[in-house]
Amino acid sequence: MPRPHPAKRAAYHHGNLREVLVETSLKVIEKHGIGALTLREIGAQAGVSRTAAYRHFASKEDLLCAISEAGFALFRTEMAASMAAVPADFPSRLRAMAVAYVRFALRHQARFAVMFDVTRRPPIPPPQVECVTQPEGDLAFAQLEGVVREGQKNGYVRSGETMLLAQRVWAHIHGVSLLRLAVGPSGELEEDVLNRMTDLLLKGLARPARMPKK
Amino acid sequence: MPRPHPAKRAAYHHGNLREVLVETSLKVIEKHGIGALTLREIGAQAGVSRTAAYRHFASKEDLLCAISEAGFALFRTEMAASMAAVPADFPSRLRAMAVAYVRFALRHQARFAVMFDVTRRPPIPPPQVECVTQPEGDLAFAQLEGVVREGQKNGYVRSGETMLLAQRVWAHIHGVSLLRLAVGPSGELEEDVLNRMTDLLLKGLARPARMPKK
DNA sequence: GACAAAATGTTGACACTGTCAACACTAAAA
DNA sequence: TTTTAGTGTTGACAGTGTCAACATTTTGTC
Repeated sequence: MPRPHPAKRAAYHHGNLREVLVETSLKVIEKHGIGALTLREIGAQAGVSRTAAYRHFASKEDLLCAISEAGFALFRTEMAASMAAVPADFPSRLRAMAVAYVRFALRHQARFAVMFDVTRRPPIPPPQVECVTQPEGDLAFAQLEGVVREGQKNGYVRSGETMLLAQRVWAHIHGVSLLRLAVGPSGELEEDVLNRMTDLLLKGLARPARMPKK
Repeated sequence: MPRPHPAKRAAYHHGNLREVLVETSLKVIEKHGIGALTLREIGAQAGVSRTAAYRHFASKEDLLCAISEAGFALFRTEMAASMAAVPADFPSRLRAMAVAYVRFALRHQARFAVMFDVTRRPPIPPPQVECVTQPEGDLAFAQLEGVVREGQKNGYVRSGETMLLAQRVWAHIHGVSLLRLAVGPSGELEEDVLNRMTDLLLKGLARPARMPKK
């Protein structure tokens, strides 16, 4: 394990090229889009040669997977922080999560684009995604599922079908995010619009209006 | 305007290369994904040389835009047909639209991927999308907005904020579609899951429970 | 019908890409 | 110190989108 002296910075050996390459890639994507992401450009921006990335990633695809993985980690972190900064009742948490989700999509467009890039996915029926992203994506979904489960425990969400309801919530938030990115107005997030949409979602999650239907 | 005899098929002049190129592209995308789409491959599959596409499209990007445009047209057609084959009440139509939407995403993965490909979009704040896709995308959204407006007229949807509610509906359906594609199980559409999710959506769109709040 | 003009398809060439093999340098292990 | 594995560089190659120049066909006009 070559762990150089933390303070020492040789000219030849970079020290932490791997992370630098990821961040550099994100900057390039932010400025010119995923399509313009080039190993040569990444190397140039990082002050390193064009094939240096191959000592840390098996391929360009592998680099993108690493970006995606790190993105999902940050994604979870930001949503968790957003929920922690808010009262513990379900509506507050759900709203916080929705805001954090869409805000993530808008602020970290580069990460978000890589994370949900359909282009890099194999077509037709994917036997299973083999990208390292998968477990991180599952964790993110599990987090969301936990919020829904808590909402059920506290009576804000009708009980049963937790999985279905969680998918419902994710679909809502994710759809809003993508629409903002794809066809929505540019600029900052209009929080009140988002809040009103989330209120609608909340209403849809509530327990049915006391109608046993037995 | 060179319009060759409909029946005659010369060897040199193809006749309707433009449409053939679009369909060929879709086949290639279906088989190998967008990333593998190559002008040379398209030409080969269409039995034509590698640069023939440049007589019909300004660039590869332009070809993709044409695919997207045609995709949105088919998209509208299928949703309209699906709604026409169902009773005219709002819940039925909404459900039909949701099913048609997701089914389109699953059946025409290639088209869908091109239509909502984030990769080809300029990053950060897009001043405005200049792709020809835009008007077609607007039409599709207008169609959806019409359904919501009708739901309002018939009392199934709370009045006011039509735009917001329509975005809400689109976000839901689109989110479901993308999740199916990105992380969902492969295979056919489990219609009852989708229906239950749509019922939740319906409930959220209903008028508030008589609470003037004046 | 003859013929010019426009449309359509082809080939050659170029800069650029991802990737690999061979080499150079540096740090850790012996 | 010497070895060895890790890390970065250069050269090369096939494959890409695109343009310019050329070839062939169709269309429109006298």
